[in-house]
Amino acid sequence: MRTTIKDVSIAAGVSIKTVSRVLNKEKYVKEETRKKVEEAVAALNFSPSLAARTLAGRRSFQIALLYDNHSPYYIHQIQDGVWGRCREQGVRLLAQPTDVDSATLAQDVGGLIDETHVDGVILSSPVTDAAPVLEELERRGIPFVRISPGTNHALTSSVFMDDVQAADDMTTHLINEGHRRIGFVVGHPNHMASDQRLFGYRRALDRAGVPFEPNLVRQGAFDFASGADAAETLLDLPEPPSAIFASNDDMAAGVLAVAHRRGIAVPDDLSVAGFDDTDLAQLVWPPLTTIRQPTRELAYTAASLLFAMGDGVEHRRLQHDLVVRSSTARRKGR
Amino acid sequence: MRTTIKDVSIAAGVSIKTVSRVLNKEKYVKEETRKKVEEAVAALNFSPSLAARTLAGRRSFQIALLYDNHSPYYIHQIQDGVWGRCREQGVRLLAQPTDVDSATLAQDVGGLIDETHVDGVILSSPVTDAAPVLEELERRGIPFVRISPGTNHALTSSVFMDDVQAADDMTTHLINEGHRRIGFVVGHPNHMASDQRLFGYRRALDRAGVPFEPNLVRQGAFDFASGADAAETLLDLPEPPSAIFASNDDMAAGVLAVAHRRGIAVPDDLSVAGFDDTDLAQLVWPPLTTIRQPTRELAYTAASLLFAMGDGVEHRRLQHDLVVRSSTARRKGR
DNA sequence: GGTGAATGTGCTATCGCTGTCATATGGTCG
DNA sequence: CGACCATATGACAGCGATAGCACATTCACC
Repeated sequence: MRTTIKDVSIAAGVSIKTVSRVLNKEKYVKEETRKKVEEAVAALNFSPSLAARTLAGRRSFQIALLYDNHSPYYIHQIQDGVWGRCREQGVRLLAQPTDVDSATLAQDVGGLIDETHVDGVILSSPVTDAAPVLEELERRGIPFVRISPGTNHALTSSVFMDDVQAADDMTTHLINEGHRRIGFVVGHPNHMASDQRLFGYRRALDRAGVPFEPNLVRQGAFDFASGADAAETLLDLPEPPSAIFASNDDMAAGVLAVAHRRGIAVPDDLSVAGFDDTDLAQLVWPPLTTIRQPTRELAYTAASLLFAMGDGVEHRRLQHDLVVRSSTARRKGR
Repeated sequence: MRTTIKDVSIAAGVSIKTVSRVLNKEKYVKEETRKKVEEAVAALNFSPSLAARTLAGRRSFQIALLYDNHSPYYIHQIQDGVWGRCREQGVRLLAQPTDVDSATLAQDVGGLIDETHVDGVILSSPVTDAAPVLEELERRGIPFVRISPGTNHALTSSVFMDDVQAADDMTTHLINEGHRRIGFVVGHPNHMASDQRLFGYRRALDRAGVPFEPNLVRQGAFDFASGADAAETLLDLPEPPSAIFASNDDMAAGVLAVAHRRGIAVPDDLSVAGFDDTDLAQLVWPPLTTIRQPTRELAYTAASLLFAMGDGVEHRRLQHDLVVRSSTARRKGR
């Protein structure tokens, strides 16, 4: 037999409504009464039924995290960050994989919301820019926060970093190291960040007066294999690049693997740079020069903004860092 | 205003009980009636409230996955596998990080169950062997399934692979490649699999008549850094090993990094083997010889067994494979 | 044609909590 | 000292579904 609020109310000698007040930290409860109730709760080891609270009240004490990302490290950190904030708030987290290319996407999300009555939703890229999802959420008036969205959206909070500037920083760093022919591996086309990083790369080249060469830019998909493929074609060029900047760490690992296979010394003969500073960056050899994206913090902040949504919409930019490790070096020779 | 079962019943011209019957696929509903109801459900885009179903019924249509694992790749695959099966079943998944060393572990888990009324729980290692959790679950009579548990447990289903045999296979492979001094990096002490893999290593040595040398065995913790540390001390030995077998891929990556840093050629001067065949195994250079552990499948199967728990307890062993890649080779010289 | 079993449908209580409103008490102030 | 407000507590309805039972209807079989 489940312990219910009624058992607590009897043990504490008050009405269930008063127990409910204590549970919800409402005011107008005498300190002495509060204490009695709290003792009863502890003694009975009582945890209120979320189902009942959800059904009766306006809150469900649950939020959902929607993702569709193919980097396990990235989503792990995102989950972890959101989870950490939820824990503090006493809110359950429903982590939901989705498929942004699915025809039933809006329906799936709508169903999730109807079923679970979640109080809010956190979107991570690329779900951040899936129009059907945004429409569905708005139609229902569910508060939501976006992590690293590709487009602006005045109506809802977001947390992000400056992808353009970060890619610019990295490219500039490579230029400063004497590199002129810098290969670039673009991210997955679904992600707006891919465009932004490419833009930052071009901006840095322009500013430094290094001519942009389309040949040096290859499409990738944020995964190891596409990074490797891109590296193969880049290194097959008659005049191969002396540095390759991949739009994330997974692809940079692919580049590294190809270099190793071909016996090209990194960083002596080829500098390789990544993006994100996931754990992977330090699991490969040599450890990657990359952009530290504060992923966990972005996620944590996103949850904070969601819980504070009543206080208005906020767009918060978090700082990135250029992390120089040993996969890049000054250009040699020539 | 939320769409409720009542709206559906009106639209279909039947009682709410009949709608409920259709929703729950009960029998004794005329085919014609069923169709009418299904059409109404589709037309109204109705998804029943889980909160209400949970409160009124005996099922919550939710299960929990408890984990406390420090390999993002591993838990990602576990989540993915369980999630896949849940989706088929129309059941929501609550993925919950836990801390097996926490003093409040049992309470946390109990609270989770009381709050959410989950219908069942899946435990992944090392939560599989956390006594407080097992007791709590049994006390409440919640069905649960364990993925790769370290100890036997007749009362509940489990899925696992033969860690002893797998480690034996790998060690034997290395011996067959001419290696005699084989370093071994033990996994995290919390995980029973760590002992089993060590045991398999020893068993293979014994069978081949290779003397066991305690010096060649180092404690690790399933993470990159501990693998690197172990490698440092192993390679500092007066007579260093010609092969190192790490109990998982993350630690093997750590070994690789140290070898690279020291200019030791892999696999020419040192063979390195991992365990698990997570994505990481192919993200490092050279790609790791490892044991393919069917992680996603283990998780998927675990969920299947949970849903089939009414049909009795089952212990299912899944097949592992030795995957030979280029991080190991025949011993050279000497 | 009568009888019992199988099939099909609806009424109503109920799950455990929160929202709303009613009610009681004590303090402040003109 | 009465009016009013802030504080404190409880009674009761109702959230949206399922369970249990009552009540038709159909069918098979003697």
